[in-house]
Amino acid sequence: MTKGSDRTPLTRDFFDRSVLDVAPDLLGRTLVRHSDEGTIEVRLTEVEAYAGEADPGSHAFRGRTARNSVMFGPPGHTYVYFTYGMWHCLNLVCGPEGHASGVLLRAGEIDVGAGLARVRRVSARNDKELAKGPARLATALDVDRTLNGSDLFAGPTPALSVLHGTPPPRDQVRSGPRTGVGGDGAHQPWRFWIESDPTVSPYRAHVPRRRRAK
DNA sequence: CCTATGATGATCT
DNA sequence: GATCATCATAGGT
Repeated sequence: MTKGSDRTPLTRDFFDRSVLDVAPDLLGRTLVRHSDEGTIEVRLTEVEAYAGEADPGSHAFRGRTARNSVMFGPPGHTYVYFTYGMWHCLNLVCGPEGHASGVLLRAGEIDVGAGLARVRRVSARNDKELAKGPARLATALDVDRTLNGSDLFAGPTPALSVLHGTPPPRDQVRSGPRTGVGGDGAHQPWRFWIESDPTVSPYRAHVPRRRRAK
């Protein structure tokens, strides 16, 4: 093992904890996406925790449905959902099993495979924008619902896996309200990001959309 | 920098 | 029928 370049993957136990512990601990970690097109590695800089059926901001709040069922399953799997008619978002399910919690991966820095990410993210004006936002991150990694429920620890080369990385010092980890979450879950400070990192997405408060006049 | 708005369809009530 | 864990674009400051 080469000193200073530890690529030892996290274990499933890493995810078998409270989502509020796992979420900030994912910052600075490297997510790896293997596909036929190539490999992308993204260093996570911004995440949000969704804390089970008691969390009004969570898709699990109203119980198990076809869409959210993997959140109720074992930790260390993906939860991918489709939203706004166009976009995908990628979450990692945390434990303990049955608690239906997950971490939304909101932003990161592409460290490997930027050329491939640029092809998938044509509208990005610079490399800091390649994965600056949850749907942008999913697009850069070519993540869609076919990857929903993927096991991060399946076999030697899973489609998605998490390597050990270098978590930032605790005083560089910031937290605040979750982006785009309204209602009773709006004020929980369960968004975590690395201070001053240029790949973190801008905060946006939840705004109820007014229907178009008929 | 900022705010406003259309795109687009699955999901849930 | 309303909502939605969003983004790209247009235009103002």
